[in-house]
Amino acid sequence: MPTKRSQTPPIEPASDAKPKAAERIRRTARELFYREGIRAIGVEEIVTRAGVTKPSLYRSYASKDELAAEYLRDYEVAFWKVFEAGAQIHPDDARAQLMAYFEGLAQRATQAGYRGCGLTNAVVEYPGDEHPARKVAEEHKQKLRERLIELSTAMGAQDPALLANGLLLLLEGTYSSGQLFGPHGPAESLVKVANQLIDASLR
Amino acid sequence: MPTKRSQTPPIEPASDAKPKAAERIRRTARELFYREGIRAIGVEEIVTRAGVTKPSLYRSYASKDELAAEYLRDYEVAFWKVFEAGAQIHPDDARAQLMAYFEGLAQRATQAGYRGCGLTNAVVEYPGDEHPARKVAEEHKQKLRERLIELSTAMGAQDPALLANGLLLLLEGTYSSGQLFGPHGPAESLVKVANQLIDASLR
DNA sequence: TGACAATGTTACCGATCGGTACGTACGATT
DNA sequence: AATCGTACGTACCGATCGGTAACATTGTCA
Repeated sequence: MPTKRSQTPPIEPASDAKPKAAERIRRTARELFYREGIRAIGVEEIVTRAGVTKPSLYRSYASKDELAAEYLRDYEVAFWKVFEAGAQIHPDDARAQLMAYFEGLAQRATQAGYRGCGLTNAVVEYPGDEHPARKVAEEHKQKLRERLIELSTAMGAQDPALLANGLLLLLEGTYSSGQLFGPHGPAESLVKVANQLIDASLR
Repeated sequence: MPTKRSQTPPIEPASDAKPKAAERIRRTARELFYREGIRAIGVEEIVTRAGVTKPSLYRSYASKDELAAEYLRDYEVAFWKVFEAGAQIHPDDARAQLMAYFEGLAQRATQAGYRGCGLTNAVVEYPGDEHPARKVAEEHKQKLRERLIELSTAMGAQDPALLANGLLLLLEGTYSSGQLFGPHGPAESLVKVANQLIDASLR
């Protein structure tokens, strides 16, 4: 549905500046979807908590499924920001960059109430591949895998694809384990284990 | 072949022998809950597919939540059967026993349509800790962790708890990755990576 | 000021959710 | 024959699901 626009562009460089209600819905949905799960949260609760009403939601988002997909797109943006944050501090050290993310993740994943990766969770909630949210998640994980291969190559791994696979298993395992076990779950050991694996991969 | 059906079952210990309808419900629920997720399946669909009616379900199970918990208890029994199957073939080799499970898992997790671990999925579906299904899952994961520590000790790991944590991360990562990636996901590398990790843990 | 489009609100839709009151078919006991 | 316990089905409940039609309000321009 293309909407007419470009009539009020003086401030806000982003041409499609979201109206207030849509943005509140977006933020509320993001928090509730992540914390409680997508299926567990009805649109009624979203709009109530956002202080708006349902038609406001459906004017900005075609359906709940699309809102969920949008939530995951936002989630992905936030993910990459955190993931690549280490590149600023360690510009030429792929290993240090990766471990910076791992250290932060290990801390988060051993906090009470940790809910894992929103993208992974969405795939668990929607097994059929027809759901728009699932596509966002699957494409993201492919990108993540490719990025890990890049980093593994930069680290000098003998078999970068193999190391990337191993790191990915540890990552996803941390997301799950963080939810399954309490504050003293196996995610505590993520950094040590990852270092062992990287050492072994370098020979 | 007798013309008339025989009378009350002489075998089957009296205590609480399940009637026919309850067992069909149980099996149907197990398949649907695992394949589609618990929240995605309504009781109506379960009883329809099982060829029974709702009151039959509620006579044997207090609620859908309880049926879900029962499904996970069955799932756990099946899990341990597979997990400990390697002990028959390799009675005195903890490493070989564990790797036998890992090899089978890696194969399953790289099949199209793989759905991961039913227990882990249930925790993702029910973040709040009040749900009976979640308790079953959490207790199971604790047992699994303890078992992995036992096996790590038997393998002669320098730090058995650390190795167990690493193996658990790989396991959970395989469950997730099997769903996230297709047939050529990182679960393909599970065996190699696990071997690297075990080697490193033995020093 | 007046016109217009964008946004917000009230009230409602059919479908489905988990769950249940109540009647019935049937074999065993007396 | 009368009765009882068991197992099952018919028909329905209120609540909630995702989604929408119709109307009121607002801000921004001419």
